[in-house]
Amino acid sequence: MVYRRTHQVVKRLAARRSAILAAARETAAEGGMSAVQIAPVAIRANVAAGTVYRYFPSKADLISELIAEVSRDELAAVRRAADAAPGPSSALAAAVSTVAVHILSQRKLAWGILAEPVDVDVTASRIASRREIVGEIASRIDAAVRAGHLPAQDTQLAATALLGALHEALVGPLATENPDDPAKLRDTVQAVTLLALRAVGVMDARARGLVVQAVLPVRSLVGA
Amino acid sequence: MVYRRTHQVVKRLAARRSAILAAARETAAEGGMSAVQIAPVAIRANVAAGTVYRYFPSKADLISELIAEVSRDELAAVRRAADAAPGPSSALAAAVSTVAVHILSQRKLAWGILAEPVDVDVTASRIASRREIVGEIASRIDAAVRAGHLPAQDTQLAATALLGALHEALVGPLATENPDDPAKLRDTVQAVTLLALRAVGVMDARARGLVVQAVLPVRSLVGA
DNA sequence: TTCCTTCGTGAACAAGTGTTCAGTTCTTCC
DNA sequence: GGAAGAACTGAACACTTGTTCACGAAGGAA
Repeated sequence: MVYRRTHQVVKRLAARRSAILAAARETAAEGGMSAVQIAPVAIRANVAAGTVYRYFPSKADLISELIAEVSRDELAAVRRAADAAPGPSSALAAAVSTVAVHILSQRKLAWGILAEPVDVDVTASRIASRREIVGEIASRIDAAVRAGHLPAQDTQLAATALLGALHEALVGPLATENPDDPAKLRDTVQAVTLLALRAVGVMDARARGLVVQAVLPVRSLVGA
Repeated sequence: MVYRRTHQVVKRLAARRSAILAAARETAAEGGMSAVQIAPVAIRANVAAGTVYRYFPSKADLISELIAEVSRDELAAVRRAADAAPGPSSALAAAVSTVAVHILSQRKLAWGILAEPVDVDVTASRIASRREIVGEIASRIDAAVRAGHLPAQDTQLAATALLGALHEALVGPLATENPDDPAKLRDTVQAVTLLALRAVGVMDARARGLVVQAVLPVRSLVGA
């Protein structure tokens, strides 16, 4: 009479759900959000189109969850990098350069998550995604301000501007095409980090020092 | 036998073309790019849907031209403001604050031109649009660098980052909702201009002075 | 084994919009 | 005034994709 999911089934269902999300993520990383259509994602996940709807009510939900997932990873990476820094200014530098590195190493995904046209409405999760990262950066700026390293300012606005600057400079249509050269990548990350630090009021000389320190630990990531 | 367009007809045709473009622009300003659909635009321009196709080969062409037009106006305004400034640093400040004011006073249009999802491919004209504004800002940064007011840097990258910062901070989904208060608007323009100037290396104290000067002449525009 | 429930399938459906085109109206020229 | 060409109309078409659903397969209880 009563049908209960056995442990094995529960596991299989969870695995399938993850597979669909993973397929969506891979698809987005390769072809941007526009490539994330139900049919291709289903094929990639080895299920039928209809099956996707057993796990996600709609495409919007699927993409929203994808955005949330990527955002979570991103936030964790930024926190990790910033927390490992010796002081508030270094933490800010680390946070910014981490974002920069991540954007650069997964351009299409980043563009898709943040700004690429999608046919369904994912505004809410995009806003949430931004809010998380912006909030994190804002609190790092705040800490630096409180430590007396930066002038008082609207940290929320500043963090938003920083994110926009990183984004446009690194994945925007005007960003240099595919600089595969690791050294070139590092230079770019350093350049935008320097701009960001100066923007919030770090003096030029000090900013240069912070940038070099901040970029060192993430160098390896650039290759990834 | 030979049918030749009389002067009057030529004029009428040109007027109609302009009317369609104007209708598209108004529609975009009110409802964003997503609202720019053939049928509504045609109605607004007092023509039939089919007529639009006598003037523009496709929706993509219509929107591309719209983007180009707005971009032209924007560039002219920036040039005017910058050229009227007394020195290279003031010119840069004027250029940046002009862009900021324009974005703020026509948010939906700005968002639509630069970044809003569109169902047709307008990447090319968007890139061109960005390139114009970025180029202008980059040359102003260049001038300031040459004058010894700023440290040497990748001016193209810096200008791109500045545009992204302005954009995200002013029209991005996280931008404060409709600050109708003119004083608030002015403060926001000043804040982002300050961030931008510092980002390229203007010292904090000097930047604050430049910002105040630059925002004065455009105050009236904020109300518009 | 048998019956019931859940899961999976994929072809068909639905809906929104850009685009076309046969017919109509207007303009030019003899 | 009338013939010929251009411009205009708007309803029908086309095409893309997200979504549904009737049917079959698989899993769990008895």
